[in-house]
Amino acid sequence: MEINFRCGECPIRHRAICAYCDEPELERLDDIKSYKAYSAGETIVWAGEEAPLIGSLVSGVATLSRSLKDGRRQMVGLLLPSDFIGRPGRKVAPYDVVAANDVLICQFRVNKFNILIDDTPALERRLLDMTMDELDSAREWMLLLGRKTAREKIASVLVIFARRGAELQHSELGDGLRFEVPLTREAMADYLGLTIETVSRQFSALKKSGVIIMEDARHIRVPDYVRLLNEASDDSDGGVIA
Amino acid sequence: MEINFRCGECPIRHRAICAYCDEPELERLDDIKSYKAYSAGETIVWAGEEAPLIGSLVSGVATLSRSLKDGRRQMVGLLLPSDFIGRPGRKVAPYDVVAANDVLICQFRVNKFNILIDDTPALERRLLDMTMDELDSAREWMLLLGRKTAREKIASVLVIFARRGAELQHSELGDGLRFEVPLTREAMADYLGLTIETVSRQFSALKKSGVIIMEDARHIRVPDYVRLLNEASDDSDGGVIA
DNA sequence: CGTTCTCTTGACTCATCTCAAATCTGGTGG
DNA sequence: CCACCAGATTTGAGATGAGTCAAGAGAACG
Repeated sequence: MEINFRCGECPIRHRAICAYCDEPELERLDDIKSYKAYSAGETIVWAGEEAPLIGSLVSGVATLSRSLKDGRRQMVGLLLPSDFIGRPGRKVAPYDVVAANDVLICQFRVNKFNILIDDTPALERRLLDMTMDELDSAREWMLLLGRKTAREKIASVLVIFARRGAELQHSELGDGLRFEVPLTREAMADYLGLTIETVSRQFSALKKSGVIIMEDARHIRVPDYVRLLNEASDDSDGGVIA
Repeated sequence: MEINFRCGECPIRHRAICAYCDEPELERLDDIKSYKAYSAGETIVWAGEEAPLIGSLVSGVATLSRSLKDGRRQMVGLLLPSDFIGRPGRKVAPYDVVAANDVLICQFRVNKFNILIDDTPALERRLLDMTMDELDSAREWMLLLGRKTAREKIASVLVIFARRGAELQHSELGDGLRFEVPLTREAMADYLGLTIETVSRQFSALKKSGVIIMEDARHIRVPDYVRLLNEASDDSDGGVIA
């Protein structure tokens, strides 16, 4: 199956690396891009790989992770549609990129992209903004990894999934919302720095407390959104925002 | 005490935000900068503060941290000389910046800097590179926070301090090296997602195992550097590097 | 309708935290 | 120079949250 559409019709056009580009710039991107589909579980980039892929996640969810020699594994990023993959000019990939779902990626030809970005300020500027946003999220995640309890960690990912769900359905965040859990228990464990068993137990505990209702292992309803937020202990005060 | 020197003589000239600037650009920076000293323990930027400082750390060590409402605290970054402080265009600081030592900062006038960076590609490009490096470190740290044991965590910071020490003295990393611990036990605990007591216990344990020799609480000698590296379980394989 | 994978649950262990007290250190004033 | 104090660090004893090991229940798939 040959997927292809012009940048102008791209669903992530205004949020991805190309967001600040004008028409002529888009055309140059069009020339060096191609769409590639990966199926759930597939590894898109292997840590250690040379001249790894550069591109944008168009749809689906992918994970960025890193392992210790003995196999302990930590997810270091969650890639959602419009997120950028790769670092221009980098020779070796430092992380595994794995498709959590079926995923569609807008890939750029590595060498061409590296050249293009050097004389396209709109690309460079967008990449800077996106990288800074990612740095903020990474730091937010450090707080979660270092200081939150297992229960708070689970509540925190659920908030993330709830936001993503509301966005996908163009619905409001609020009571009674329903969303999908796009990761396996194992992926969540890697994300949260927990074991699979602890993840499962905390889901059960939140269910028992009435914070969530589990339709099945992958579908959640939240009767009281504020309560979920509280369970996550997210400090609303020192509020991030640009 | 009025500190001041021209950018050309600056000790961090070739590693800071100004690294890619040419002479005329440096002069423009010179116009909007001033040096400010902060003493150990002083808070340089408060989370939530408006129009927070933008600048470069010239000397000393500072910490970047974030707290939960109930007071749990996690350090999300360690600032060493040449590191950049602040995000251009950001209205509210999301983190506390605290001087761990006596610190010297090259501060820029916020509004002027925000304008300058918009038409100085050398600045923007350098900021992009630095931000990407920080993102890599943040992710490395996520692995530590999520998956390393207390002992590995301590060994890992010690490696960082050892590197910094070797750099300061222009000496080689190797056996028998000696360095200073520039953070209190409390700051280390916040950095590593541990308690102060656990930090202290692990120092004692590493001492007992002969991995380190403690001259006093703040000065360490390492008879066998490779052994320390192993204790940190840093995977040398999927080696990072740009 | 077995096979396999994911998820849940139980029983037990252990690393790290909590609470508490002792020790060390540098600085201060006499 | 010394006694004393406040903060930093170490150490101990006990509590506990999360991990480990093991088994069973669902769900998806050929």
